Amino acid sequence: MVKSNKGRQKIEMKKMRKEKNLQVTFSKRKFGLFKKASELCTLCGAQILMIVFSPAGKVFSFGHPSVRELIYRFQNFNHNSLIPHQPNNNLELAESRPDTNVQYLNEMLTHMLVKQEKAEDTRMTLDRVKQSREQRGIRWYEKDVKELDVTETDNLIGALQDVRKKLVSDMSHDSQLNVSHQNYMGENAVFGGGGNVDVGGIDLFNPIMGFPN
Amino acid sequence: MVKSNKGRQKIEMKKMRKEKNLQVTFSKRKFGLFKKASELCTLCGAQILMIVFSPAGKVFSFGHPSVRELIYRFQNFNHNSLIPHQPNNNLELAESRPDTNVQYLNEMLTHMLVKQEKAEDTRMTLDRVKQSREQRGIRWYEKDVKELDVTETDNLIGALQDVRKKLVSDMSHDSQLNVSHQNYMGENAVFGGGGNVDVGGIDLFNPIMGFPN
DNA sequence: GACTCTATCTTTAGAGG
DNA sequence: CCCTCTAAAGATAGAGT
Repeated sequence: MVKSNKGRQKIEMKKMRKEKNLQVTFSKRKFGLFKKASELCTLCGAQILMIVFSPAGKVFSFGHPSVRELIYRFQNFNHNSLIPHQPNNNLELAESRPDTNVQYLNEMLTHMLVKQEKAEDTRMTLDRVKQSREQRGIRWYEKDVKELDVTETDNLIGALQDVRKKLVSDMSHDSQLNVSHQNYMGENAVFGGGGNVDVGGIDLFNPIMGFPN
Repeated sequence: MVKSNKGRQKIEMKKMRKEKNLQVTFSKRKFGLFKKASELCTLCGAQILMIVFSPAGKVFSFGHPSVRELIYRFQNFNHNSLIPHQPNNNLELAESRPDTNVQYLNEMLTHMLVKQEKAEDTRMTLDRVKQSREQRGIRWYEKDVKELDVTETDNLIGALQDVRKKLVSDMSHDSQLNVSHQNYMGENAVFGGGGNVDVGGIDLFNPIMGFPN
Protein backbone atom coordinates (compact mmCIF):
# COMPACT_ATOMS: atom_id res chain seq x y z
CA MET A 1 0.00 0.00 0.00
CA VAL A 2 2.99 2.25 -0.12
CA LYS A 3 1.73 4.70 -2.72
CA SER A 4 4.79 6.90 -2.57
CA ASN A 5 5.59 6.58 -6.28
CA LYS A 6 8.15 8.73 -7.91
CA GLY A 7 5.82 8.92 -10.88
CA ARG A 8 6.85 8.73 -14.48
CA GLN A 9 10.56 8.76 -15.07
CA LYS A 10 12.29 9.97 -18.16
CA ILE A 11 13.77 7.17 -20.24
CA GLU A 12 16.52 7.12 -22.80
CA MET A 13 15.34 6.86 -26.38
CA LYS A 14 17.10 3.60 -27.21
CA LYS A 15 16.14 -0.04 -27.13
CA MET A 16 15.07 -1.00 -23.63
CA ARG A 17 17.26 -3.46 -21.82
CA LYS A 18 14.92 -5.16 -19.38
CA GLU A 19 12.73 -7.62 -21.24
CA LYS A 20 9.91 -7.24 -18.76
CA ASN A 21 9.82 -3.49 -19.03
CA LEU A 22 10.05 -3.71 -22.80
CA GLN A 23 7.00 -5.91 -23.03
CA VAL A 24 4.98 -3.69 -20.76
CA THR A 25 6.08 -0.56 -22.56
CA PHE A 26 5.29 -2.14 -25.92
CA SER A 27 1.76 -2.90 -24.84
CA LYS A 28 1.17 0.47 -23.32
CA ARG A 29 2.64 2.42 -26.19
CA LYS A 30 1.02 0.31 -28.88
CA PHE A 31 -2.30 1.02 -27.25
CA GLY A 32 -1.43 4.69 -27.11
CA LEU A 33 -0.37 4.68 -30.74
CA PHE A 34 -3.61 3.07 -31.92
CA LYS A 35 -5.58 5.45 -29.78
CA LYS A 36 -3.77 8.41 -31.31
CA ALA A 37 -4.39 7.06 -34.79
CA SER A 38 -8.01 6.55 -33.93
CA GLU A 39 -8.32 10.09 -32.66
CA LEU A 40 -6.67 11.47 -35.77
CA CYS A 41 -9.24 9.66 -37.90
CA THR A 42 -12.11 10.96 -35.83
CA LEU A 43 -10.97 14.53 -35.31
CA CYS A 44 -9.66 15.20 -38.79
CA GLY A 45 -11.35 12.66 -41.02
CA ALA A 46 -8.02 11.05 -41.81
CA GLN A 47 -7.69 7.53 -43.18
CA ILE A 48 -5.02 5.34 -41.70
CA LEU A 49 -3.57 1.90 -42.26
CA MET A 50 -1.06 0.60 -39.78
CA ILE A 51 0.69 -2.71 -39.23
CA VAL A 52 2.75 -3.21 -36.10
CA PHE A 53 5.08 -6.17 -35.69
CA SER A 54 5.91 -6.78 -32.08
CA PRO A 55 9.45 -7.80 -31.17
CA ALA A 56 7.94 -11.17 -30.25
CA GLY A 57 6.61 -11.63 -33.76
CA LYS A 58 2.95 -10.85 -33.29
CA VAL A 59 1.23 -8.62 -35.79
CA PHE A 60 -1.23 -5.93 -34.83
CA SER A 61 -3.18 -3.92 -37.31
CA PHE A 62 -5.17 -0.76 -37.45
CA GLY A 63 -7.26 0.34 -40.37
CA HIS A 64 -9.76 3.01 -41.20
CA PRO A 65 -11.77 3.02 -43.32
CA SER A 66 -12.31 -0.25 -45.19
CA VAL A 67 -10.04 -1.21 -48.03
CA ARG A 68 -13.09 -1.03 -50.26
CA GLU A 69 -13.38 2.68 -49.69
CA LEU A 70 -9.69 3.18 -50.40
CA ILE A 71 -10.15 1.37 -53.70
CA TYR A 72 -12.90 3.75 -54.57
CA ARG A 73 -10.60 6.65 -53.87
CA PHE A 74 -7.85 5.24 -56.05
CA GLN A 75 -10.22 4.40 -58.87
CA ASN A 76 -11.44 7.97 -58.98
CA PHE A 77 -8.06 9.50 -59.29
CA ASN A 78 -7.16 11.66 -62.19
CA HIS A 79 -4.32 9.46 -63.31
CA ASN A 80 -2.45 12.30 -64.90
CA SER A 81 -2.65 14.81 -62.12
CA LEU A 82 -0.71 13.04 -59.45
CA ILE A 83 1.80 15.21 -57.74
CA PRO A 84 5.16 13.96 -56.57
CA HIS A 85 6.00 11.47 -53.93
CA GLN A 86 7.76 13.13 -51.05
CA PRO A 87 9.54 10.64 -48.84
CA ASN A 88 11.30 11.88 -45.78
CA ASN A 89 13.08 10.40 -42.87
CA ASN A 90 13.70 13.45 -40.82
CA LEU A 91 11.26 14.58 -38.18
CA GLU A 92 12.46 18.14 -38.07
CA LEU A 93 12.36 18.77 -41.80
CA ALA A 94 9.45 16.56 -42.65
CA GLU A 95 6.95 16.78 -45.44
CA SER A 96 7.94 19.07 -48.21
CA ARG A 97 10.42 17.39 -50.51
CA PRO A 98 9.89 15.56 -53.78
CA ASP A 99 11.42 12.29 -54.88
CA THR A 100 12.90 10.95 -58.07
CA ASN A 101 10.76 7.87 -57.94
CA VAL A 102 7.66 9.89 -58.58
CA GLN A 103 7.68 9.14 -62.28
CA TYR A 104 7.78 5.46 -61.62
CA LEU A 105 5.12 5.61 -58.99
CA ASN A 106 2.84 7.50 -61.30
CA GLU A 107 3.49 5.08 -64.11
CA MET A 108 2.76 2.07 -62.02
CA LEU A 109 -0.34 3.64 -60.55
CA THR A 110 -1.65 4.51 -63.97
CA HIS A 111 -0.73 1.15 -65.38
CA MET A 112 -2.51 -0.71 -62.64
CA LEU A 113 -5.61 1.39 -62.87
CA VAL A 114 -5.85 1.19 -66.65
CA LYS A 115 -5.34 -2.54 -66.61
CA GLN A 116 -7.93 -2.80 -63.93
CA GLU A 117 -10.46 -1.09 -66.13
CA LYS A 118 -9.67 -3.41 -68.99
CA ALA A 119 -10.17 -6.37 -66.73
CA GLU A 120 -13.71 -5.34 -65.99
CA ASP A 121 -15.30 -7.67 -68.51
CA THR A 122 -13.54 -10.75 -67.22
CA ARG A 123 -14.38 -10.06 -63.65
CA MET A 124 -17.79 -11.70 -63.52
CA THR A 125 -16.41 -14.98 -64.75
CA LEU A 126 -13.71 -14.83 -62.17
CA ASP A 127 -16.23 -14.08 -59.50
CA ARG A 128 -17.90 -17.39 -60.32
CA VAL A 129 -14.58 -19.18 -59.97
CA LYS A 130 -13.97 -17.40 -56.75
CA GLN A 131 -17.38 -18.36 -55.44
CA SER A 132 -16.67 -21.98 -56.25
CA ARG A 133 -13.41 -21.77 -54.41
CA GLU A 134 -15.06 -20.28 -51.42
CA GLN A 135 -17.42 -23.22 -51.25
CA ARG A 136 -14.32 -25.39 -51.04
CA GLY A 137 -12.97 -23.25 -48.24
CA ILE A 138 -10.55 -21.30 -50.36
CA ARG A 139 -11.87 -17.85 -49.92
CA TRP A 140 -9.27 -15.53 -51.25
CA TYR A 141 -8.31 -15.19 -54.81
CA GLU A 142 -5.44 -17.41 -55.82
CA LYS A 143 -3.27 -15.56 -58.21
CA ASP A 144 -0.90 -17.29 -60.57
CA VAL A 145 2.47 -16.14 -59.36
CA LYS A 146 4.66 -18.06 -61.81
CA GLU A 147 5.67 -14.72 -63.20
CA LEU A 148 6.60 -13.27 -59.90
CA ASP A 149 9.65 -11.10 -59.72
CA VAL A 150 11.33 -9.51 -56.78
CA THR A 151 9.44 -6.27 -56.86
CA GLU A 152 6.23 -8.14 -57.31
CA THR A 153 7.11 -10.05 -54.20
CA ASP A 154 7.17 -6.79 -52.37
CA ASN A 155 3.73 -6.09 -53.67
CA LEU A 156 2.44 -9.44 -52.53
CA ILE A 157 3.71 -8.74 -49.10
CA GLY A 158 1.84 -5.49 -49.20
CA ALA A 159 -1.21 -7.36 -50.38
CA LEU A 160 -0.88 -9.76 -47.52
CA GLN A 161 -0.70 -7.00 -45.03
CA ASP A 162 -3.64 -5.46 -46.71
CA VAL A 163 -5.66 -8.59 -46.33
CA ARG A 164 -4.88 -8.61 -42.66
CA LYS A 165 -6.11 -5.09 -42.39
CA LYS A 166 -9.12 -5.86 -44.52
CA LEU A 167 -10.18 -8.56 -42.15
CA VAL A 168 -10.07 -6.05 -39.38
CA SER A 169 -11.96 -3.44 -41.34
CA ASP A 170 -14.64 -5.90 -42.28
CA MET A 171 -15.13 -6.81 -38.68
CA SER A 172 -15.68 -3.18 -37.89
CA HIS A 173 -18.93 -3.27 -39.75
CA ASP A 174 -20.29 -6.08 -37.64
CA SER A 175 -20.23 -4.70 -34.15
CA GLN A 176 -20.53 -1.51 -32.23
CA LEU A 177 -17.74 0.11 -30.30
CA ASN A 178 -17.55 0.91 -26.64
CA VAL A 179 -15.60 4.09 -27.00
CA SER A 180 -17.09 7.41 -27.90
CA HIS A 181 -15.45 7.60 -31.30
CA GLN A 182 -14.69 4.84 -33.75
CA ASN A 183 -11.46 2.95 -33.74
CA TYR A 184 -10.25 0.13 -35.92
CA MET A 185 -7.79 -2.19 -34.34
CA GLY A 186 -6.81 -5.76 -34.94
CA GLU A 187 -4.25 -8.33 -33.96
CA ASN A 188 -2.77 -11.25 -35.79
CA ALA A 189 -0.17 -13.40 -34.16
CA VAL A 190 2.17 -14.71 -36.82
CA PHE A 191 4.96 -16.52 -35.06
CA GLY A 192 4.52 -19.14 -32.36
CA GLY A 193 3.39 -22.72 -32.48
CA GLY A 194 -0.31 -22.42 -31.78
CA GLY A 195 -2.75 -24.39 -33.89
CA ASN A 196 -5.55 -22.91 -35.90
CA VAL A 197 -8.81 -22.21 -34.19
CA ASP A 198 -12.09 -21.86 -36.00
CA VAL A 199 -14.81 -20.55 -33.79
CA GLY A 200 -17.50 -20.29 -36.42
CA GLY A 201 -17.42 -16.57 -36.55
CA ILE A 202 -20.29 -15.83 -34.24
CA ASP A 203 -19.14 -14.61 -30.88
CA LEU A 204 -15.95 -12.73 -31.46
CA PHE A 205 -15.78 -11.34 -27.99
CA ASN A 206 -15.63 -14.54 -26.06
CA PRO A 207 -12.17 -15.71 -25.13
CA ILE A 208 -11.14 -18.95 -26.77
CA MET A 209 -9.55 -21.79 -24.89
CA GLY A 210 -6.25 -23.22 -25.96
CA PHE A 211 -5.19 -19.94 -27.38
CA PRO A 212 -1.56 -18.91 -27.01
CA ASN A 213 -1.06 -16.19 -24.47
CA MET B 1 3.42 40.00 -26.36
CA VAL B 2 0.33 39.21 -24.42
CA LYS B 3 1.34 35.75 -23.24
CA SER B 4 -1.71 35.21 -21.09
CA ASN B 5 -2.72 31.95 -22.79
CA LYS B 6 -5.40 29.77 -21.38
CA GLY B 7 -3.25 26.85 -22.38
CA ARG B 8 -4.49 23.61 -23.86
CA GLN B 9 -8.22 23.16 -23.83
CA LYS B 10 -10.02 19.86 -23.82
CA ILE B 11 -11.74 19.11 -27.09
CA GLU B 12 -14.63 16.87 -28.01
CA MET B 13 -13.68 13.64 -29.73
CA LYS B 14 -15.62 14.24 -32.94
CA LYS B 15 -14.82 15.70 -36.29
CA MET B 16 -13.58 19.23 -35.87
CA ARG B 17 -15.76 21.96 -37.27
CA LYS B 18 -13.37 24.77 -38.04
CA GLU B 19 -11.40 23.93 -41.16
CA LYS B 20 -8.44 25.99 -40.04
CA ASN B 21 -8.19 24.27 -36.68
CA LEU B 22 -8.64 20.90 -38.35
CA GLN B 23 -5.71 21.45 -40.63
CA VAL B 24 -3.46 22.59 -37.84
CA THR B 25 -4.53 19.77 -35.59
CA PHE B 26 -3.99 17.26 -38.37
CA SER B 27 -0.43 18.43 -38.86
CA LYS B 28 0.36 18.49 -35.19
CA ARG B 29 -1.18 15.14 -34.43
CA LYS B 30 0.21 13.43 -37.50
CA PHE B 31 3.63 14.54 -36.39
CA GLY B 32 2.90 13.26 -32.92
CA LEU B 33 1.64 9.95 -34.28
CA PHE B 34 4.75 9.39 -36.39
CA LYS B 35 6.93 10.35 -33.47
CA LYS B 36 5.14 7.84 -31.27
CA ALA B 37 5.53 5.15 -33.89
CA SER B 38 9.17 6.01 -34.22
CA GLU B 39 9.67 5.77 -30.49
CA LEU B 40 7.90 2.43 -30.35
CA CYS B 41 10.29 1.10 -32.99
CA THR B 42 13.31 2.38 -31.13
CA LEU B 43 12.34 1.49 -27.60
CA CYS B 44 10.86 -1.92 -28.26
CA GLY B 45 12.32 -3.05 -31.57
CA ALA B 46 8.90 -3.02 -33.18
CA GLN B 47 8.38 -2.88 -36.92
CA ILE B 48 5.71 -0.55 -38.21
CA LEU B 49 4.11 0.32 -41.50
CA MET B 50 1.70 3.23 -41.60
CA ILE B 51 -0.14 5.08 -44.34
CA VAL B 52 -2.05 8.23 -43.46
CA PHE B 53 -4.45 9.85 -45.90
CA SER B 54 -5.11 13.43 -44.99
CA PRO B 55 -8.61 14.81 -45.37
CA ALA B 56 -7.18 16.92 -48.19
CA GLY B 57 -6.06 13.82 -50.05
CA LYS B 58 -2.36 13.82 -49.36
CA VAL B 59 -0.69 10.60 -48.37
CA PHE B 60 1.90 10.33 -45.67
CA SER B 61 3.78 7.18 -44.89
CA PHE B 62 5.88 5.76 -42.14
CA GLY B 63 7.86 2.56 -42.39
CA HIS B 64 10.39 0.67 -40.39
CA PRO B 65 12.27 -1.37 -41.35
CA SER B 66 12.51 -1.81 -45.13
CA VAL B 67 10.00 -3.94 -46.95
CA ARG B 68 12.87 -6.20 -47.90
CA GLU B 69 13.36 -7.17 -44.30
CA LEU B 70 9.67 -7.84 -43.87
CA ILE B 71 9.78 -10.16 -46.85
CA TYR B 72 12.58 -12.05 -45.20
CA ARG B 73 10.44 -12.47 -42.13
CA PHE B 74 7.49 -13.77 -44.10
CA GLN B 75 9.63 -16.14 -46.13
CA ASN B 76 10.99 -17.72 -42.97
CA PHE B 77 7.64 -18.47 -41.48
CA ASN B 78 6.65 -21.92 -40.57
CA HIS B 79 3.64 -21.99 -42.82
CA ASN B 80 1.82 -24.53 -40.69
CA SER B 81 2.33 -22.94 -37.33
CA LEU B 82 0.46 -19.75 -37.78
CA ILE B 83 -1.86 -18.94 -34.97
CA PRO B 84 -5.19 -17.27 -35.50
CA HIS B 85 -5.91 -13.82 -36.72
CA GLN B 86 -7.38 -11.73 -33.99
CA PRO B 87 -9.15 -8.69 -35.33
CA ASN B 88 -10.63 -6.27 -32.89
CA ASN B 89 -12.31 -2.96 -33.04
CA ASN B 90 -12.64 -2.21 -29.39
CA LEU B 91 -9.97 -0.34 -27.53
CA GLU B 92 -11.02 -1.55 -24.12
CA LEU B 93 -11.13 -5.23 -25.00
CA ALA B 94 -8.34 -5.25 -27.50
CA GLU B 95 -6.08 -8.05 -28.57
CA SER B 96 -7.18 -11.43 -27.44
CA ARG B 97 -9.84 -12.81 -29.74
CA PRO B 98 -9.57 -15.17 -32.69
CA ASP B 99 -11.28 -14.90 -36.02
CA THR B 100 -12.99 -17.29 -38.39
CA ASN B 101 -11.00 -16.03 -41.32
CA VAL B 102 -7.84 -17.52 -39.95
CA GLN B 103 -8.11 -20.63 -42.08
CA TYR B 104 -8.37 -18.56 -45.19
CA LEU B 105 -5.56 -16.28 -44.19
CA ASN B 106 -3.32 -19.23 -43.55
CA GLU B 107 -4.27 -20.82 -46.82
CA MET B 108 -3.53 -17.72 -48.79
CA LEU B 109 -0.30 -17.13 -46.98
CA THR B 110 0.86 -20.65 -47.63
CA HIS B 111 -0.30 -20.56 -51.20
CA MET B 112 1.53 -17.37 -51.92
CA LEU B 113 4.72 -18.51 -50.34
CA VAL B 114 4.71 -21.91 -52.02
CA LYS B 115 4.01 -20.36 -55.39
CA GLN B 116 6.73 -17.90 -54.74
CA GLU B 117 9.23 -20.70 -54.24
CA LYS B 118 8.13 -22.37 -57.46
CA ALA B 119 8.62 -19.11 -59.28
CA GLU B 120 12.25 -18.99 -58.26
CA ASP B 121 13.55 -20.44 -61.52
CA THR B 122 11.74 -17.97 -63.71
CA ARG B 123 12.82 -15.02 -61.71
CA MET B 124 16.14 -14.37 -63.39
CA THR B 125 14.52 -14.16 -66.78
CA LEU B 126 12.01 -11.74 -65.45
CA ASP B 127 14.71 -9.68 -63.89
CA ARG B 128 16.15 -9.19 -67.34
CA VAL B 129 12.79 -8.05 -68.61
CA LYS B 130 12.46 -5.78 -65.69
CA GLN B 131 15.88 -4.32 -66.27
CA SER B 132 14.96 -3.62 -69.86
CA ARG B 133 11.84 -1.88 -68.74
CA GLU B 134 13.75 0.22 -66.29
CA GLN B 135 15.95 1.44 -69.08
CA ARG B 136 12.78 2.62 -70.76
CA GLY B 137 11.76 4.38 -67.58
CA ILE B 138 9.30 1.75 -66.45
CA ARG B 139 10.80 0.69 -63.23
CA TRP B 140 8.25 -1.35 -61.44
CA TYR B 141 7.06 -4.71 -62.45
CA GLU B 142 4.07 -4.65 -64.70
CA LYS B 143 1.82 -7.42 -63.77
CA ASP B 144 -0.76 -8.83 -66.13
CA VAL B 145 -4.00 -7.99 -64.44
CA LYS B 146 -6.41 -9.40 -67.01
CA GLU B 147 -7.40 -11.93 -64.41
CA LEU B 148 -8.01 -9.42 -61.71
CA ASP B 149 -10.99 -9.95 -59.49
CA VAL B 150 -12.40 -7.81 -56.78
CA THR B 151 -10.43 -9.27 -53.95
CA GLU B 152 -7.31 -9.13 -56.02
CA THR B 153 -8.04 -5.49 -56.53
CA ASP B 154 -7.91 -5.08 -52.80
CA ASN B 155 -4.54 -6.71 -52.83
CA LEU B 156 -3.28 -4.44 -55.55
CA ILE B 157 -4.26 -1.47 -53.51
CA GLY B 158 -2.31 -2.91 -50.65
CA ALA B 159 0.58 -3.46 -52.98
CA LEU B 160 0.38 0.12 -54.09
CA GLN B 161 0.46 1.36 -50.58
CA ASP B 162 3.34 -0.94 -49.95
CA VAL B 163 5.29 0.50 -52.82
CA ARG B 164 4.74 3.94 -51.41
CA LYS B 165 6.14 2.80 -48.14
CA LYS B 166 8.97 0.99 -49.86
CA LEU B 167 10.06 4.20 -51.49
CA VAL B 168 10.26 5.78 -48.10
CA SER B 169 12.10 2.87 -46.56
CA ASP B 170 14.62 2.81 -49.34
CA MET B 171 15.33 6.46 -48.82
CA SER B 172 16.06 5.75 -45.18
CA HIS B 173 19.17 3.91 -46.19
CA ASP B 174 20.56 6.85 -48.05
CA SER B 175 20.80 9.55 -45.46
CA GLN B 176 21.38 10.07 -41.80
CA LEU B 177 18.83 11.38 -39.36
CA ASN B 178 18.94 14.48 -37.23
CA VAL B 179 17.06 13.04 -34.30
CA SER B 180 18.62 10.89 -31.64
CA HIS B 181 16.79 7.74 -32.63
CA GLN B 182 15.73 6.59 -36.06
CA ASN B 183 12.45 7.48 -37.63
CA TYR B 184 11.06 6.63 -41.01
CA MET B 185 8.60 9.09 -42.37
CA GLY B 186 7.43 9.96 -45.83
CA GLU B 187 4.85 11.95 -47.67
CA ASN B 188 3.12 11.43 -50.96
CA ALA B 189 0.55 13.84 -52.20
CA VAL B 190 -2.01 12.01 -54.29
CA PHE B 191 -4.76 14.45 -55.06
CA GLY B 192 -4.31 17.89 -56.46
CA GLY B 193 -3.39 19.16 -59.86
CA GLY B 194 0.35 19.60 -59.57
CA GLY B 195 2.59 18.36 -62.32
CA ASN B 196 5.34 15.83 -61.89
CA VAL B 197 8.68 17.03 -60.71
CA ASP B 198 11.88 15.11 -61.25
CA VAL B 199 14.77 16.55 -59.34
CA GLY B 200 17.30 13.91 -60.25
CA GLY B 201 17.30 12.29 -56.86
CA ILE B 202 20.34 13.97 -55.42
CA ASP B 203 19.47 16.62 -52.91
CA LEU B 204 16.33 15.52 -51.19
CA PHE B 205 16.45 18.17 -48.58
CA ASN B 206 16.31 21.20 -50.76
CA PRO B 207 12.87 22.68 -51.29
CA ILE B 208 11.64 22.48 -54.86
CA MET B 209 10.07 25.41 -56.62
CA GLY B 210 6.71 25.11 -58.27
CA PHE B 211 5.61 22.52 -55.82
CA PRO B 212 2.00 22.57 -54.62
CA ASN B 213 1.60 23.91 -51.12
C1' DG C 1 0.85 27.67 -44.26
C1' DA C 2 5.08 27.37 -40.39
C1' DC C 3 6.79 28.61 -36.02
C1' DT C 4 6.43 30.24 -30.92
C1' DC C 5 4.44 30.21 -26.50
C1' DT C 6 2.32 28.17 -22.39
C1' DA C 7 -1.28 26.45 -19.62
C1' DT C 8 -3.46 22.47 -19.50
C1' DC C 9 -4.61 17.91 -20.92
C1' DT C 10 -2.89 13.23 -21.86
C1' DT C 11 0.32 9.54 -21.66
C1' DT C 12 3.08 6.63 -19.33
C1' DA C 13 7.34 4.70 -16.20
C1' DG C 14 7.71 2.38 -12.37
C1' DA C 15 6.00 0.01 -8.56
C1' DG C 16 2.56 -2.85 -6.62
C1' DG C 17 -1.41 -6.29 -6.67
C1' DC D 1 -0.64 -11.86 -18.49
C1' DC D 2 -4.17 -8.50 -16.32
C1' DC D 3 -5.06 -4.48 -13.44
C1' DT D 4 -4.38 0.11 -10.41
C1' DC D 5 -1.97 4.09 -8.76
C1' DT D 6 0.88 8.23 -9.01
C1' DA D 7 3.59 11.95 -10.39
C1' DA D 8 6.44 13.37 -13.94
C1' DA D 9 7.04 13.62 -18.85
C1' DG D 10 5.16 14.63 -23.05
C1' DA D 11 1.64 16.32 -26.33
C1' DT D 12 -1.11 19.88 -27.84
C1' DA D 13 -5.26 23.70 -28.26
C1' DG D 14 -5.50 28.11 -28.88
C1' DA D 15 -3.67 32.34 -29.72
C1' DG D 16 -0.12 35.22 -31.45
C1' DT D 17 3.89 36.19 -34.96
